[in-house]
Amino acid sequence: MASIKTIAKLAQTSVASVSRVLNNSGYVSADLRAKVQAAIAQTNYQPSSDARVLRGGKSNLVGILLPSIDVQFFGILAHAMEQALFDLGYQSFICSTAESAAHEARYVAMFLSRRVGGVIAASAEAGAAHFAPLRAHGIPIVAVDRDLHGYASDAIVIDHDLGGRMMAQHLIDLGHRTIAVIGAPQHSQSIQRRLAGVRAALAQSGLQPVSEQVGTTHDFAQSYDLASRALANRPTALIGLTDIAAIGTIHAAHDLGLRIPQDLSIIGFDDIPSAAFVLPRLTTVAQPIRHLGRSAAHRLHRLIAGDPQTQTEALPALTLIQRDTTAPPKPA
Amino acid sequence: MASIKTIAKLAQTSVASVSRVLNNSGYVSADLRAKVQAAIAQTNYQPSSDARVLRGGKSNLVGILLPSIDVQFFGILAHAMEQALFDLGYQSFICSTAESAAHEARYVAMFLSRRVGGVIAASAEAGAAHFAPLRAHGIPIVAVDRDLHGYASDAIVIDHDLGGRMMAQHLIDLGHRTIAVIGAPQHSQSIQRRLAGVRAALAQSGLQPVSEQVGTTHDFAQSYDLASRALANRPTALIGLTDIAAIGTIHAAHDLGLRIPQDLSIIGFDDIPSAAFVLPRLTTVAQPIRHLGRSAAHRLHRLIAGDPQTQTEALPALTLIQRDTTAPPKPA
DNA sequence: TTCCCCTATGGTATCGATTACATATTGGTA
DNA sequence: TACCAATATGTAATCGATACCATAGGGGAA
Repeated sequence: MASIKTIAKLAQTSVASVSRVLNNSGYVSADLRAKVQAAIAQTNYQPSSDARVLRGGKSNLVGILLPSIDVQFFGILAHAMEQALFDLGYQSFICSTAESAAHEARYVAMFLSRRVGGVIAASAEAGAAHFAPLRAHGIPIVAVDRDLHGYASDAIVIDHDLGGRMMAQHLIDLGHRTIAVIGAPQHSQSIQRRLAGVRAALAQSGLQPVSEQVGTTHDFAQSYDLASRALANRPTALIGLTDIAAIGTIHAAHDLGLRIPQDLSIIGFDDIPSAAFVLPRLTTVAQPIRHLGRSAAHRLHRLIAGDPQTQTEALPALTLIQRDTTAPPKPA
Repeated sequence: MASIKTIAKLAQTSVASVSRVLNNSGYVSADLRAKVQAAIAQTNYQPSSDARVLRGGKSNLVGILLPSIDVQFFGILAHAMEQALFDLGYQSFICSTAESAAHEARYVAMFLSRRVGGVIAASAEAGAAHFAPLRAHGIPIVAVDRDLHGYASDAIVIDHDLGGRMMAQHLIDLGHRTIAVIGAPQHSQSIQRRLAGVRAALAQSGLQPVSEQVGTTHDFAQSYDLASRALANRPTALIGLTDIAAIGTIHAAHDLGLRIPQDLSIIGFDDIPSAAFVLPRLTTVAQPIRHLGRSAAHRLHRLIAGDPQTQTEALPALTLIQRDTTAPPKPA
């Protein structure tokens, strides 16, 4: 691969002058500049980031840790972050930890050796010890969709507790009293908090879930199973802690011959694209996924730039989106 | 950040010895090795990849170009590729081109300056000129889900034409004769080929689509619109060139009061997770998405390693998955 | 005893880019 | 005419890690 020397030779000048052309610094005559640019164009030369970083430049690299991007929520989140970061001049390592601590540790080691400027962690892993080395090196960490218990410089998190409350309250307001909850994955902080919110809102009305099924794997199939179990308790309404869980429930209910929403109301959380495109259309609490991603990117950028202004701009509010899966319970 | 010199000083030795410990090369006494390792542990030291690459090592970086990972299909594909590559010792830049040529060119320049060892391109962009510089530098390129017209060293592509045929044939076999087709995005090679396959199969039975709606944006909402238009022609069956298109169609049909599959049969393509979890469950032609990703990763690895063995192992066959959205047309 | 090889360790050039510094050529002004 | 500032270009140190080469002690073979 061509180096700055190659270009210098081609343009019959020194590496210093080539560097000046590359960076638009110092004095370069129009003549020389033209020759250098010609050489660059001719060889498709691109200066090595490695050399630049080594010399003391910023790496413009950031690490993004999340459980896996084949899940809609994280796919959208990752996409939003990557785009925002790219526009800010960064390149991202999007890493799927598969919720394995060993995996996560390997990625962190990689971040260190690649000298990333910062890290965004949206992983669902509960433990955060792997982040200690990053912290020790003063590498800023922004947590998204979860806290990091002291390791993160900042956290972009919606109020999951409130989210849980909103779901429960909507059902309560419709008149439901026999309510079940399902969701996954168990170890996800967000899930736990939403669940806590659900319980709190129910308790406030003197209720508690007639069934609570929290699974380890977060996909349609497991959600279907969880829902089947929960429906055995004959709730009039079911809360899915994620849209995936809620959609799994739609199927379980359908297979049991229950009509939605006449026999069973269902509410989800997230508002992933599929939520509006299942039948019946899913009522859900929408969280601003892309906004979350962009916020995290900008926050990290500010931290990397050393901007002291740490004030958190507010995230858009959670909103209840009423579609076709919730209704008052049918009179007994 | 600590460097090899820091470690050498801490362990009271030379950088050469530290390097020997790091790489398990040459001679190092047990004593010294222990001291060095202690210093490394103490500082959380990780050798700089930049320096290693600069010195002449491999970068172990690969670029992955795709339209966007917030689309299920590409999210899953990207996930499979990233995991496989990570296991092979590579780190991936997953880049969403948003199907913009300018974007793509910027990413390619970045790949060059980062000295990636190879590139996997799954972008839907039709033009491939941006890849010329990569090619010029001898950087291997593997195309996934599309050809790259001479720029790629290899292409991992299923037989989209066959896929199109399978969809059409299934409907023909059921007795349908009035068949519409919708899909997006228009400029995607895969879409074009599937469409060609559909037309070919129909033609073989003396038929042609009663409506053909190909849109630019690939999401549920636009698919809904395309379907609404296509259904105006009163087909008894509709082919969605992707599952997204098919699912959009389910909704459009539903809103028109059509029963599925009694009044309208629908078939999709891809078998994304949502396909099995819509109501009614979508009949579709499944392509081995994750397998595609893993294959591409391994192929690229072999190319980077300079393995001459270029034989392509076969991909799993496309399979028709019959669920609940297709049935014989009702007698007229 | 001498020589050589194995073990152990350190010094230093090198990769590609940036940049401080040195050098050289102008032109304008006192 | 002498001098300084602005312009233009080159030389070399530097970043972190690797690897080649040099140095040196110790043990076995001749």
